[in-house]
Amino acid sequence: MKIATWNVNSVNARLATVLDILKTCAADVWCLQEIKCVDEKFPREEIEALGFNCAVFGQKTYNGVAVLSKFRISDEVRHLPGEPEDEQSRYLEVLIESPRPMRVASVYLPNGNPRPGDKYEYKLRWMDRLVQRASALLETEEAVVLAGDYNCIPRDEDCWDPRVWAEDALAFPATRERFRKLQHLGYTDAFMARDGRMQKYTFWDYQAGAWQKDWGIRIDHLMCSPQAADRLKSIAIHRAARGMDTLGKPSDHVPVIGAFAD
DNA sequence: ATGTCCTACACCGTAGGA
Repeated sequence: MKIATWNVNSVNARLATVLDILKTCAADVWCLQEIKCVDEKFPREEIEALGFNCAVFGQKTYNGVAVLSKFRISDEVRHLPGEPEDEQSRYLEVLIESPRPMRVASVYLPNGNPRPGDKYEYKLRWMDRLVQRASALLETEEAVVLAGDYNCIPRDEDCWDPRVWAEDALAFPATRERFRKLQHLGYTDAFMARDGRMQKYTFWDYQAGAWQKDWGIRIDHLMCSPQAADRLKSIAIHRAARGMDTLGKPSDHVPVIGAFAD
């Protein structure tokens, strides 16, 4: 089965492109981020017509995550535990009832800029909460995939010019340290396990011709529990999606798709 | 790595993300 993550940058502004990619990429599970709409505005009918069940945790204007699945969905968890006053829709975890079930979460980490500041402090707290949740999930010994926009450039090799990003919230040492905590717990970055090449990007800014110049960064990740990593066969970054403009403007992120043994 | 560009919302500009 294939599990994909994609920050769509508004599911409604991008609907024709989203439907086209859902059809052509043939993933069984999609973790979407930045749907930028409340649950009632999610294009449920159009997506269900393609054979997906939808779990949606929306928010007006900002954020919002969803999981689409060809298999039945149960056991939804909205929000990361640990900060009840957090009103931003950034985490949706579900059980995918495939023949060998998988627990899958759509994850949208805060950007964290400007740093230092309140937004960066929120990002670090959010990452700490994610590590806590990831740790608790390990105890179930389930196959778990935490897939999403981590707003973290894990290595200097994952960006065009490390000097440009050194002080940015996406690459600052405290950000990378928390990302590594996930790895030290036992979560595998699917890309690193099956590819690992430098300068393989998942995001190119809309500004300054970043796409044309290949000024990109790798910030969208599938993090796999040991039981999920055992089943990981391959990883693909759908780079061509960044240049697709026939159905409208592309998202600034592209899908990352992992293939797992059934 | 900046040549701002993009989105939503609401009012034709502003806020916010990246």
